Amino acid sequence: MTPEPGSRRGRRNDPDRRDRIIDACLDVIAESGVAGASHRRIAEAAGVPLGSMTYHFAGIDEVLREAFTRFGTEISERFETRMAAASDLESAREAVVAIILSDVYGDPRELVLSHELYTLAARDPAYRELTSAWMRRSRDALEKWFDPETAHMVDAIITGVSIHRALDVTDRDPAEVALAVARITA
Amino acid sequence: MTPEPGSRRGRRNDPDRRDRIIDACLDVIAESGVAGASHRRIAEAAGVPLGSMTYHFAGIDEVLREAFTRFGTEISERFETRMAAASDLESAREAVVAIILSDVYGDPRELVLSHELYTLAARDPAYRELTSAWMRRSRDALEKWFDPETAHMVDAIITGVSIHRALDVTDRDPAEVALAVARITA
Amino acid sequence: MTPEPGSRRGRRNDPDRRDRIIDACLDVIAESGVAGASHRRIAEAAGVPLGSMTYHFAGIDEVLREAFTRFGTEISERFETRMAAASDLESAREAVVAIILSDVYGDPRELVLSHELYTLAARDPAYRELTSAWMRRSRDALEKWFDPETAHMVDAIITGVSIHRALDVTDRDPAEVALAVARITA
Amino acid sequence: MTPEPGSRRGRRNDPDRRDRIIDACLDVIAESGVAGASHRRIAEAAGVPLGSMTYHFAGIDEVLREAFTRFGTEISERFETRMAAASDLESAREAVVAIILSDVYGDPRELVLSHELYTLAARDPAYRELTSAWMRRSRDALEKWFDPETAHMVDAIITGVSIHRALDVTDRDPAEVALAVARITA
DNA sequence: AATGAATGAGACTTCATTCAT
DNA sequence: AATGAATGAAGTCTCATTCAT
Repeated sequence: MTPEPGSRRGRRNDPDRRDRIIDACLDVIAESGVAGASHRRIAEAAGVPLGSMTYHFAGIDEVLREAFTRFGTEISERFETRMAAASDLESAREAVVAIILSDVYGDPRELVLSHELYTLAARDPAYRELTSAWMRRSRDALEKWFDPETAHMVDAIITGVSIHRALDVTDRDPAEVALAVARITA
Repeated sequence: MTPEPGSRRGRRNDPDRRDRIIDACLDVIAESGVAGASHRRIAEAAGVPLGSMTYHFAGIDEVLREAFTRFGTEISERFETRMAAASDLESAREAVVAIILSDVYGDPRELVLSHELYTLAARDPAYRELTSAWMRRSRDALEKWFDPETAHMVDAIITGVSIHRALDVTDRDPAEVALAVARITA
Repeated sequence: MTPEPGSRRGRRNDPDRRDRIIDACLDVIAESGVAGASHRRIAEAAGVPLGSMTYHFAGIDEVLREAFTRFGTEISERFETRMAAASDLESAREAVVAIILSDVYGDPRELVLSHELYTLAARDPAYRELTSAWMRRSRDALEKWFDPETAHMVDAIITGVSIHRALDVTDRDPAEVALAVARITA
Repeated sequence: MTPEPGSRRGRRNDPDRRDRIIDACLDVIAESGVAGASHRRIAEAAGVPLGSMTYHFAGIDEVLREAFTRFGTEISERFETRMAAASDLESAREAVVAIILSDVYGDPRELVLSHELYTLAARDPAYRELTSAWMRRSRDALEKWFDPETAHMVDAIITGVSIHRALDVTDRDPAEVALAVARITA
């Protein structure tokens, strides 16, 4: 049923708009960085009028915060799916390797967005809540297969190896990743 | 008679000015991020007039690039000093732990600057040259004590553990760091 | 109640603002040249805030282009009016003389603006479109009284004589203009 | 003889420098317009240090004035050469046609520089001295073959036809030029 | 409810000129 | 005599946000 115009429910005529703005914000950040994520650019990417931005969000900070919240959630969900699909300790180790080689390293968008978030978190405690929650979910997923202490370390090695593979122009042997995971989970 | 620095007459010859601007740039980035590192703010932090910025540097990008080049060099030197001071395998492991606990984690400035650089490198190949060189020097220093493959992994665990300790609000047991280093170098 | 123009409340709706900026731009060019036609100066001449300039126009080039488009149109219209008012060949010749003596030569603003446009057109094909259209309209108006080849020549003599009278400090006999027109239309 | 260093004549160690700056200035204007003719750009084009500019010239205006003085002289000399080479009335007419078709129309550099000068002259009486002198010399050269009044008109038709050919994208029949010259000298 | 017009702040950069050397 | 370091003014443009409609 189409809500009658003028009724209280009439406001819902574009319920996805807020969502689209958040997605567009992530696209813009992936493309041009947090520094390039302006109202104008996000509005254009989302296909909404400029005035929509400050109507739906209190300010640019709110848009950013929600965008990174969504990003963290998406990453965590994929992480959990991968770990949940493991059937034994060995396949859990392989899942970890796959996360490093396929997810972070394989996807420039995720690489860039992760680092933009890390940078915000390094300065701003509010964003540290986001990274903390993200890490918490990763560890929980890992603890299905590893003891808590090891889960911590596995999560750290995922981050460290991913960054080194991404930000070092030297070619690295993929087999090394498996070895690192084997050692840290020994 | 040497004119007092800062006096009107002293202004004309200031051979360290370029250096001071680069240092000031790092201070501003540490304080306000790359996004906040404007000509105006850097000039003010360095105590030089705005026009000096574009006299000494072709553009803001050149300032940033030189600042991060200096930052990478400084970090690498401290890293090398720490590793060179080790006397045997065990003290080398302890040096690695100290790097994680004292250097990156212990110094908010370094934490923030590292992430700002990572973020630039994630997007821009030119900055990847910097991170590559930085990683190359770290590995070289580690290879005095560890085989090349292990050196790679140690470098990765340094990065990963540092980030996790910095960006996770949950308290972590410092002993865990030593354990992670022990495992990865087993 | 209509808010008084210029009042704080009146500012919000000012549908003529774009037009006023274009007119102000022509004034500034006439006064200070294309080189002096800056956002600041045009904004001040139009009585609008600086930020208005880039809100209404994509850049200073767009302001210039629209200003000269308007100028060309205005000149052409006056030209056409003069030629349309002629009643026979002789009065057409007199109209041409009047254009030279009264319009271009008689009006410093038009003289300056014409040359600024010529200079842009000499370098930039986009502005050549403007001068071409302007010449096309002049020729069309002349062809009501002269054959096409002669119309071409009349238009050229208008330009040439006007420039010579304007840029030569030597006094010239106005009768010479009539003679030149007579010869070229012989 | 090499002047002794320190002697009054020692200043002459680069006597062409001033000349080279003036030539470079014309090159820069031809390339980027009067608006683009800055100290820096001219110095670079001339291969002299920036400080040379204000050492040899009181200011940018002096550079411009001297550059256009030289330009006017060069153009006049070529004009005079062409007219002096004519042997009778008919070949004088042909020389005029050649000036239009080959010199102004055929050389984008001259076209651009002429218009830059006209534009300055339209606004500034000081530059009108230059254009006046230029026109005086042209007329003098023409008066070898034409009566003073006709010389005036010929000079005007040269200017007018040249501009129309240069600033109109429509193709024009070269024969028209000869016809215009024939009529105006009838 | 929703939006586009509007604006002041501030971004990077170029410039002519001054001045100590 | 000659020059490169230096600077304040001003250039174009982008931005987050406000507000009348």
